[in-house]
Amino acid sequence: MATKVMVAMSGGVDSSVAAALLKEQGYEVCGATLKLFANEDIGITDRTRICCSLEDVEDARSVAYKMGFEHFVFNFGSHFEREVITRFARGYAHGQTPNPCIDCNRYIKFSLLLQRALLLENDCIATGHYARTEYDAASGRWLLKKAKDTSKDQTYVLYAMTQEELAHTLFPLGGLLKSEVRVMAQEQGLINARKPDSQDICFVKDGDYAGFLENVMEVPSAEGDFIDMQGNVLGQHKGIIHYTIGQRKGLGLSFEMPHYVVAKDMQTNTVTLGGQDALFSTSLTAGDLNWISIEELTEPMQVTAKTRYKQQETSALIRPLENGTILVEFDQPQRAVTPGQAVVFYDGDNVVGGGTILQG
RNA sequence: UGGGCCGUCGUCAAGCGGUAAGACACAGCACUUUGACUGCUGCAUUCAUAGGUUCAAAUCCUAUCGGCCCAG
Repeated sequence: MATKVMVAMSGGVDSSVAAALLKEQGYEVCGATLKLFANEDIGITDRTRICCSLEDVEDARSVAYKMGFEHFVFNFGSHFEREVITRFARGYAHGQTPNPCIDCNRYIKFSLLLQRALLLENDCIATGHYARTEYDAASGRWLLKKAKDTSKDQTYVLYAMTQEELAHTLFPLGGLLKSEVRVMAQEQGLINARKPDSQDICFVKDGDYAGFLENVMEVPSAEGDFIDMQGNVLGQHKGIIHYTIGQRKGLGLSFEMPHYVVAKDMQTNTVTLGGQDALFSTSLTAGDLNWISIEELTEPMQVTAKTRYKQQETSALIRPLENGTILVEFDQPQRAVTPGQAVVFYDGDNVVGGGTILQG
């Protein structure tokens, strides 16, 4: 009997091609599009087109219809609000810089959607992510591996996947190049073949996340002082949530050299500014860890690591600390290590694991 | 009130008679399934104001306004 797979279809090219590929390969495919929020809930009253819009749902449905398989729309709005949007707001309220995409993958796609899929008697789910999975008989563990198209590799946002989730997930695009996917979409005559890649935070309009936090989520954010490394006041900031470590644009202050956000202090409501060289650090601590290629980190391990999505990995030594946190020591100083963001570890193409940065 | 200095883009700042450098800020675009970084492009027909000298002035002269310093 054919394996039943539910494909998470965003309405974009990638997931559409993923579905088409699985169908071709003989899987019994159905599609699912997630309704994650209503426009009114995120402060949009006009017909602005963003992620999860009606058009996206219809794109997905039309692709499914064309390929001849079932298509579901799941309303995960309340979960999305609780697990992703609220987390996002809380993170900023605490001076961190969260990554909502990772939370969405972790708490929605690979948990809630997977559960729903299994409930509907599917064997697994599939997404259009560029990544690969592989069962390693030697260790008895499921591995998450980088995509063939390294320029599109998305393992960074998938590091939180559990063994159970990996065992029930297919990434049909892992062995393809983005350019090949576009061509396949054209050949299949998919309506979204030329649709631009998604970007920016899906639930925030026009990239104005600070406005979203203040106006929709009502995160308090008072004006305060910009200070230099010595504590001298340099000017006024618009509220700490407007800034993240390493940020240069939007400070509105002019100096001989460009200045960057070096630190944020919620207690004093100050934002510390400094030159480029003040941003580098050689170590960080991380918590909320998830391990993939290993069961647990019990002793120091040499890995490569990256602290943001589009970044070249550098070698680092990770070692366990007390209470479930770890210390990451880089060979080369890293720029703008930011609390709240994820640090992901690799061993060649394998994702070793990752966690949330606690301190830079 | 005498004496001296200075007023060039939002900020800092070149220019010193030949037809407005640069940096920072800012904006747009590119990059990007987070926030950032980065890259590219744009950004003073005008040099405090008003006259004058000159073929030609931000650059010289005069006056006015504004700021600074020393002397009182």
